[in-house]
Amino acid sequence: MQEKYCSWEEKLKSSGGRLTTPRKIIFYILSSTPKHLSAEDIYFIIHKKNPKVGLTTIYRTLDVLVKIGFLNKFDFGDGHSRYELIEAPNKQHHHHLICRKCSKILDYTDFIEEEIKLVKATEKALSRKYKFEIKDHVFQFYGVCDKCKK
Amino acid sequence: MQEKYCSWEEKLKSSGGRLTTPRKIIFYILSSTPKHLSAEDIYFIIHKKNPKVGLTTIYRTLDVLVKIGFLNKFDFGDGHSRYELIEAPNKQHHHHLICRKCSKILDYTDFIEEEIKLVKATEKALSRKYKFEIKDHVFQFYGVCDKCKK
DNA sequence: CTAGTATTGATAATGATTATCAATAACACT
DNA sequence: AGTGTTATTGATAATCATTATCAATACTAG
Ligand SMILES: [Mn+2]
Ligand SMILES: [Mn+2]
Ligand SMILES: [Zn+2]
Ligand SMILES: [Zn+2]
Repeated sequence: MQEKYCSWEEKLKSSGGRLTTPRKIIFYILSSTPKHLSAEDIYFIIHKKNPKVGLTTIYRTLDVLVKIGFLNKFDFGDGHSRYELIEAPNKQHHHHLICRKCSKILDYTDFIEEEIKLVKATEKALSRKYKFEIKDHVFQFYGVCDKCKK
Repeated sequence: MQEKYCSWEEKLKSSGGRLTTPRKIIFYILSSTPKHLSAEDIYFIIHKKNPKVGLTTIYRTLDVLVKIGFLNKFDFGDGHSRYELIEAPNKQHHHHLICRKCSKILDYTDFIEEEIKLVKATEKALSRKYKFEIKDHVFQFYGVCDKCKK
């Protein structure tokens, strides 16, 4: 029952995928930023050094990374899907504060302990009651950031 | 400092809006269902009895209702924004379970007491720490529903 | 090195949501 | 009830993020 931890490269290959140059670049970009990048964000970053990589490939690679469980896909309501690696240096389980005016996104980890307790209990109860197998959750707070309050 | 409760009609008018036939129909449809309707869902429902009402009007009305604070807009990841009245008969503050396979959405109210406590504490702490004025929140659990487990 | 096939990238297509704008309908005021 | 002002409507076209297509390319097992 013990899952073996493995790198995204291993997971990719073990699922029949190939380790290609665009995929390595895209993963590297994702692992080098604390931001929540959109496909287009990544496209512009890549384009400076690797103008050949197309936007389509970026969308496809993001899908792959989400599918093998190394990437989270978020909708913060600004019209672009945004992505963030699940496991990364200096990154732990966290949630988001989103400014409704400027779309700034803030990671926070306050109350994560309490939250995890609540989530565990909720997952257990909901699984039993609704026969729903819960895989993950998204908590987001919306409001107005410091600067946008004027 | 006491907010006066008022109906959506009052709120609409007090903000300079007009109480029109399409708006009344759309509100009525929203208040008569426990489902989470998309603009297109509403369009098809309306179309049977009022074929004149256009899809554009539906999008605009939904925006208005969100803006005056009577309607929640959700993204459950199926490519359509979905809407649910905030105040409605037989409806209380709740969150959602979403099936990743069939997109079924389930309202749940379990642990709402504990959750409200956590939310209150979180809001207070985050407001102080990040100078972020929190207006609302979205909690969602994702997984696989009973039927989709086969 | 080679065969087999997953992946790429240029391009076109899709589809939900928005913008435009002339025609219409609320409504405040007689 | 009638009128003038102006918010709203609805038909239509436009936008724009994301997907589908498909021939060319590049991984990788053997
Ligand atoms: Mn984050
Ligand atoms: Mn609901
Ligand atoms: Zn802001
Ligand atoms: Zn399901």
